[in-house]
Amino acid sequence: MVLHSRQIPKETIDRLFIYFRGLMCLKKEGRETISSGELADVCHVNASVVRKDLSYFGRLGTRGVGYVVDDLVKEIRKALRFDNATGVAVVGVGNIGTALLEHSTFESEGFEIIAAFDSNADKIGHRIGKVVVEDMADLEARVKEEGIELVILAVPEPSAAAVAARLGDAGVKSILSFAPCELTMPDNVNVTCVDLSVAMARLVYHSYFGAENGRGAKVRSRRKKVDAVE
Amino acid sequence: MVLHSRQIPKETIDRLFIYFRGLMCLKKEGRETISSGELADVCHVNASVVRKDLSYFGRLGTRGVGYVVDDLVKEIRKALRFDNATGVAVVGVGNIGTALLEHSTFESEGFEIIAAFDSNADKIGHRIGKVVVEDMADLEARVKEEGIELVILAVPEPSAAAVAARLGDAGVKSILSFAPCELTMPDNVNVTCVDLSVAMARLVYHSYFGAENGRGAKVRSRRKKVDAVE
DNA sequence: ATGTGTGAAGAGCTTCACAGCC
DNA sequence: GGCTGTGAAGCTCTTCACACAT
Repeated sequence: MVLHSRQIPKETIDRLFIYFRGLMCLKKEGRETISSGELADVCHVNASVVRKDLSYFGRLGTRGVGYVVDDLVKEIRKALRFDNATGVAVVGVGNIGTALLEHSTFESEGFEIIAAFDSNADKIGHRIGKVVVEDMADLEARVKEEGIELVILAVPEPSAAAVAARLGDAGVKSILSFAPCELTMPDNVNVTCVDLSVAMARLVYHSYFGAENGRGAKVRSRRKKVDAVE
Repeated sequence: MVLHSRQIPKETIDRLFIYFRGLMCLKKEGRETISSGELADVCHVNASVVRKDLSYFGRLGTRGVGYVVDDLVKEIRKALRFDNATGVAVVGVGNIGTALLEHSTFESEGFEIIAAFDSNADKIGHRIGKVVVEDMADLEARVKEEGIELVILAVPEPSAAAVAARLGDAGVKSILSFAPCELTMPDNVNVTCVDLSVAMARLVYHSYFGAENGRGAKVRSRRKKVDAVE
């Protein structure tokens, strides 16, 4: 693998979103500027981490003063590629799907659930949260129509692989899956699995040492490269 | 911070569990031995990573042959501190809690849900999955009685902090929280939040580069140290 | 022959420390 | 004085390559 699209640490990308969330909070409280130290406190990281992370995206602050909250929010949106709120579809309206539709806090965080699908006739047509559940049969058509690129997959495990394949064909670029199984997808689709077991295993391990240690890894991404030399 | 309890990378701990899951699968299929290369394939990592990870725990394999599946499983259980299946309680039996109780795949992965709590009288006393929902009022008493150390917190955000505090007082060591908020806990309690927004933000970012990049970080742990020099 | 175990090299991320600007 | 921006040092994890055991 060559062509490092940029030299920005993966960890920085993750934290960027944490900063984003913190800033949105502060903005609501009326804060207009903030120092790296304060933002660091809010996000539970080091001040130097904040400064280094932000520096990858240019000269964003003012020495002696700090960062203008609004400007920073704008820059982070740009960096994370969600200038416009990202439209998300929830596929599978079981317990998890319903929970997401009902108490989603995504709106305040740059994501908007714009559609939901299920194959159960009892659910189709009913409104949950802000959307009306649509027929899974229309999945491909609607995904293309709305230009949906990110999907939360919350169908029962047995159907997960098949549905994922359909999503891939329909042009979806990213899938956040709750199915506890490997989804083999073409290279142009990114899959991330919500993996509670890994998170729990780590908690158990660390509670033995009394110390909080983990950097916060709990999602499991599909890795392509397997012992390749290249 | 001094006193590194051991010199085992945090990432190794995470992968150890992935190996564990892969091995349980292979075991079911009747495999008795496996090479680092095969295990690496199953778990989507490099063969050298597997060998290095396992080497932290001693001379586990046989040169020229590979690893004995059963032995490896035993060793990993020991390393991860779950020789005995870890008992877990689900607190909050809403949509998410219900989903966990119903289709939990945890049993096959070393975790067992042994109790569930809710404050809703309509739910108390009803059986979901393998447990009967108990009254939240009995939380502390039951946690102590069963010696529960790991809890999945799935109550609505407004009550999350209060419930977390109660759990901490009751002696729970680790909390996996679905509440999208900071839980300020004493140092002896580990908290990890399931944070879908971070995972989605990363997916969006990476789908712009076409490449799958993330190592798989999706959970957000509380960090204690904040710009401390020490 | 085959596949593990491991020191050493390499890559990536974090921390430090301070120059530079307000 | 206060706070950012950033090279350099430090640290941690990964990759490499090969000795060694079976």
